[in-house]
Amino acid sequence: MTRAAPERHADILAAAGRRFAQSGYRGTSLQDIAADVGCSKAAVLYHFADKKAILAELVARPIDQLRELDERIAGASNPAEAQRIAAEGFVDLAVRFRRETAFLRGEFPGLFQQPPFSHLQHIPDRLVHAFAGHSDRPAARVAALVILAGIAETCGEFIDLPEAELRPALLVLVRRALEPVN
Amino acid sequence: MTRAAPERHADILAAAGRRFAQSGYRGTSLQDIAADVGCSKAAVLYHFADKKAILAELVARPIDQLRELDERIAGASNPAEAQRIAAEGFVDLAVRFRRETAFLRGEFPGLFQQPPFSHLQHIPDRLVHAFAGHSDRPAARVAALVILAGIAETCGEFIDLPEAELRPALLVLVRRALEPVN
DNA sequence: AGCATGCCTGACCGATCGGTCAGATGCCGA
DNA sequence: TCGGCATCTGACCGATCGGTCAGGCATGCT
Repeated sequence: MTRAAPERHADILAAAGRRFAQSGYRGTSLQDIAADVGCSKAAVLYHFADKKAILAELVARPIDQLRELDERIAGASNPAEAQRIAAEGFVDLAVRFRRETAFLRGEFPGLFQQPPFSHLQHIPDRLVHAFAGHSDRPAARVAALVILAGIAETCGEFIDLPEAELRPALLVLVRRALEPVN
Repeated sequence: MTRAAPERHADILAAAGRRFAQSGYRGTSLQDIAADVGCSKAAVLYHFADKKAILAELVARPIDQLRELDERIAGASNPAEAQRIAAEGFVDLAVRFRRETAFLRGEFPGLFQQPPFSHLQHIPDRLVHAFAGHSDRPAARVAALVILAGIAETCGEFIDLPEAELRPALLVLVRRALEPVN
């Protein structure tokens, strides 16, 4: 059954996203995707140059979402509003980001140090500031990025700090989180 | 070149661990492992029943390490000592655990809800208590497990709580971590 | 009606995978 | 010295992979 190109394109992306998230990139065959979409493997390769191209288009989306959040914060009417947007959007983004990109971590180590993901190290300056106030304490920045990326520094993702500096920061973070309420 | 069985066994495990961490399980062939060890693919399959058996033996180790930490805490001479061991060991274990099992997450989603990993939900009771004091606040427990597993709850790993309850706990955790020092 | 174009198919290709097997090699005790 | 066992090898197998290709079938324009 023939469909218009944009719809097929979107269908393939959606099916691939589900499959990749469930079975990983290498664990998903073009045949799997084609079966979900309801077409032949060759049809999938008619809409995408190769398997890598599907992945590339998929992984570009979290970057866009982070930029959108950044823009929403930039457009906030006052600092309190910005902080509220940042706090909720940050956690929400972290949760979604982790879930949607989990399959990449095992199969493509180092991917997050390369573009476009490496931009994540620099983009969220305003976002971190809105969230952590204007504190320039490294611990606040580390903590924010830790939450964003999900203790990602343990894999050396995003945070460009030697492990000797990261461990104490992480320890402070944990101790704080566990302090009893006053 | 022939080697004694225990040494070969260990060599293969070590090589496989490095390869899996770098390229994932499916991204590593038995040929890759054999080449690193310096023997034939068939020799690898002489020491291990199949590829899965290598993985199974590898992933059993973090579980052992967690049990060792638990035992060290149990053997502490006083609560302060126990807390010190827990705090440092906890972060260290989390970092190593994340690094050594990162390749599993994308390729085997749901693995951490199954034995032996699912035991991690129950084993660290003493560990969490030593770390968080004797607080029974759910937030403290969640925070401890979050650090242990690296925001793992975002993938639904380990922490058996509906997302509706996890999000606020995570938000509290972030806000606390970013509070200015008094 | 004829033709071009967009979308798609089934058949096929070479490469690589995990795993098997018969036999070679080396060592060690009888 | 000989036989048996542990260790290992190269050749081979069927399955699956990503990707290619020639052609089919609509649709819409001329």
